[in-house]
Amino acid sequence: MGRGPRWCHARFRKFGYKMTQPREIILDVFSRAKKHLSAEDIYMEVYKIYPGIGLTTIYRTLDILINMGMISRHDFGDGRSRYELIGDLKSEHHHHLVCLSCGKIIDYSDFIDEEIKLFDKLEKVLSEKHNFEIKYHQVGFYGLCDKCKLTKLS
Amino acid sequence: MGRGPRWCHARFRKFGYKMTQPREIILDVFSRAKKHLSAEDIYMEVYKIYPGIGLTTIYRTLDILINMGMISRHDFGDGRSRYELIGDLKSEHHHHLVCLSCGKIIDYSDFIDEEIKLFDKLEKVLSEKHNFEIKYHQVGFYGLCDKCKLTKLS
DNA sequence: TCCTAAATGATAATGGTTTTCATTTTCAAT
DNA sequence: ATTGAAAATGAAAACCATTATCATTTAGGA
Ligand SMILES: [Mn+2]
Ligand SMILES: [Mn+2]
Ligand SMILES: [Zn+2]
Ligand SMILES: [Zn+2]
Repeated sequence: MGRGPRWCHARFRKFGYKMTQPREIILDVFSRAKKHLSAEDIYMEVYKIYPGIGLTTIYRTLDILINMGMISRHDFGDGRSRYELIGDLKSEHHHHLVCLSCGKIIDYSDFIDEEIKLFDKLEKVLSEKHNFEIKYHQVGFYGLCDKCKLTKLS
Repeated sequence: MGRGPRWCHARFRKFGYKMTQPREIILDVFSRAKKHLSAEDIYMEVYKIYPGIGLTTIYRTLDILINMGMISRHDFGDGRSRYELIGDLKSEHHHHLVCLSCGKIIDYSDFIDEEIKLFDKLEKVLSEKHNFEIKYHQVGFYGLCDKCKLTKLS
């Protein structure tokens, strides 16, 4: 994270986009975020220091950031997409634990060696077998978190 | 698949639901489907032999079937949910290859032994480490299918 | 056959996301 | 610094998958 506005400006230009204040602030919100953000989460954060912001701009910027490979979009089944920085920008690649009851999401990236090796191998085997060019993968384990497990004992 | 109406009737009753004609037809559509179906896909199929059907009933039945553990819901990022029969009803557990360009979806269940073993181990390790009760997992590899790979050479 | 709870479907409402379009901003060329 | 064309913005309306309402029908045990 924290490459600063100078670096971002260059990156946007490289993709043919202009660097604007809304875009810079949105990236800043991402970089200081501790969790997965919805479009509205981002809107509300940006609004605090840039009340002129429009929700439309949030969505358009999210599209751009996805195309530039700077954020990833996830759907955890609650009807709204969530976004987070990827790669060396902030968090490293990780998988998810999703609570079906309260929606809590746990990231884990402390993969066991086998997990890393297997996914490398899988991407290779699958792309050859199905003549598929794999860009990325997503893994989610769904169930009940610690708190919701207790609640179920009613 | 193909347990027939008699078996389904019992299964619905066991969960406290009534067996109705719409529900029987919806299950039949699922059992002969060759791919992942959206709510509207199902609606259109059912409509052919039961024109009185309402889209609302499709959605309500999908909820019930999910609760009964007979179908699974997936989100492949195109804005609508897809559903498919689960388990011994038709298809076995499998993972997905999703084309980011045309939306084509490939199921694969010919897991290599290592993959099966790893996921067993992962579910055990993760559920202990995070005190999480894991119900199921989903794995998706995203990229370009064979045809879309060629199209990209423009 | 009867009765009541459950199920249905037409319709309206919801809510996240996208489109439209008139106005503003960026930034490379001057 | 000024200028101007292209890109970006935001208010508002449109979109569209899904859900809620509610009057009517149906399933299935008594
Ligand atoms: Mn995450
Ligand atoms: Mn599948
Ligand atoms: Zn929970
Ligand atoms: Zn494709």
